[in-house]
Amino acid sequence: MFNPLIRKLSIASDFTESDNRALNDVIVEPHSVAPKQDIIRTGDRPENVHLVMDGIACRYKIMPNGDRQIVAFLLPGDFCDLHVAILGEMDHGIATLSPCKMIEIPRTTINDLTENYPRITRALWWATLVDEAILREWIAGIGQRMADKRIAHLFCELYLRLKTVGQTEDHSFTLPITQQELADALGISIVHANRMLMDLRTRNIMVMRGKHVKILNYDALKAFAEFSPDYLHLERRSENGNGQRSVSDKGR
Amino acid sequence: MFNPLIRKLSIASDFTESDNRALNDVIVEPHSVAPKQDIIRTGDRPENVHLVMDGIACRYKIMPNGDRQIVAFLLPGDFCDLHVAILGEMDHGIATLSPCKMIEIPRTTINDLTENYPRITRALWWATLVDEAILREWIAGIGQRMADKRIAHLFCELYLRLKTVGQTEDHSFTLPITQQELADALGISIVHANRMLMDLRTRNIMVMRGKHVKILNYDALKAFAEFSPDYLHLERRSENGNGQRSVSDKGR
DNA sequence: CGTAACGTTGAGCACGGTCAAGGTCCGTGG
DNA sequence: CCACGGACCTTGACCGTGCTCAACGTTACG
Repeated sequence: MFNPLIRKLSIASDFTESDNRALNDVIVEPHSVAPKQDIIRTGDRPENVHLVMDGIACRYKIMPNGDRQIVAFLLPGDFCDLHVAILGEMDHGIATLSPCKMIEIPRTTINDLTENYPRITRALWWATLVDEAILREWIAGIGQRMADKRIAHLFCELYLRLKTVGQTEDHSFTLPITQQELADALGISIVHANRMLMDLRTRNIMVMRGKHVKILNYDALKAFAEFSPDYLHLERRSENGNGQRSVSDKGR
Repeated sequence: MFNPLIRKLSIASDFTESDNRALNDVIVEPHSVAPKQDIIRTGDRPENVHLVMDGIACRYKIMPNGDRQIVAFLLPGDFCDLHVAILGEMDHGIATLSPCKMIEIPRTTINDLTENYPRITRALWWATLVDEAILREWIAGIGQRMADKRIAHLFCELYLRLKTVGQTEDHSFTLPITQQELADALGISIVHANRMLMDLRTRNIMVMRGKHVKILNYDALKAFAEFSPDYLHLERRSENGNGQRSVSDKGR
């Protein structure tokens, strides 16, 4: 079976055959979840670890007035709650946006992996750190970017993230979310989200129609969003802390 | 020597004498850093782990137009870069805001701790997960809250975080940051930050004058900010997934 | 083929940004 | 000791991004 998890984690570690076998053993038959279903709610103490295999889910917080802020999109290969056992209660909820295929992994399996497979452990670490880096970038985006650039930036991010798990074709991909959900992720109103999407469409930069996203001019989108993919850490890091930097590169 | 690190981590684990000794050994004589100095810059690959012992630092991102977004405040007991070695390059910078006392811990020491002290390892895990939870709450705040409530919410958070490391007196604390830095953290302009602070002052809720913050009416501040401290995970979690929740508490 | 969810568009307005000026505080040097 | 300068705080006026309300169009699905 095709495995977005292995595909994603391979960025962080060179897996051995034994690693791959261990990871494949984790991937049992996924179960389907309907769209817009809660997987985990605020205050829960989940027993198993949830892994998205197909579809799109999100982390979200509900504000006292009922408004929702989506704080992360969970794509195939993403864990929903790898480490929450340490924290205790969930401080946010997780819900599907589209129909999803999910796998529940017993915590004991995770413990086994982290005790016996150092390369996998390192890759899991890497994944959680990338999640954190994405959170920081979202803060910067919501705090500083205008709404139109915020949208453009998010689509650059989603494009690259989907591409690493093989869910893109050319510069098109399926994104089964509504404009309301997009707005909730970006901290803007649905009306404004719609207008800014129309704008990007009119300027022949990208089109989001229904569930299908087509980036018409990726360079223009990147330039407009002032997008730099560094924070996604998709480049294989060099092993010993002195990679691409030239010695003379003191400034910066 | 008083140790904000131990004080903070004790929330997550019951340390043994041996744990405490190991942690105390880490705390060598800190060195002083002047305010507004970069500790780590974007693109760096830090060798040692940096720990704040006194003063306030921040994580920040610089946008292409020069605007700055502060994505985290680093208080005494907070690590700056516990795990970046796994990621490779820093995707953000870290700088002092006030004069700080910092400790640099060799990565080998961290490795030793995580290999030989399971309770410390768990506590370090807990600390990084709390950092992540704070990032999520900031996204929700910047995305959904009005500027005045955003300020109030941040002060509730800082109050509690400083309290856990013994840096508060009654409802007062020292916060050596400027209004510009506050604005950069909240994603608002300095002018607006100033006006909203005046507002909170006028309403006898809290006062920030220079480096001193005094919460005049904590209940009013909490209510106004709609602040719930859950995301800070300051309560000792119960050991086996079924703590305070009553069995009949199905909803929610 | 009807209905509900989703998308689109317009009008008016408010939160908060920008620009600009003046005030206060504090450290430094004459 | 006082003068100066720089960093920080405060306030006013104006304006723009983006919100709210409201209506209408479109798509999907039972």
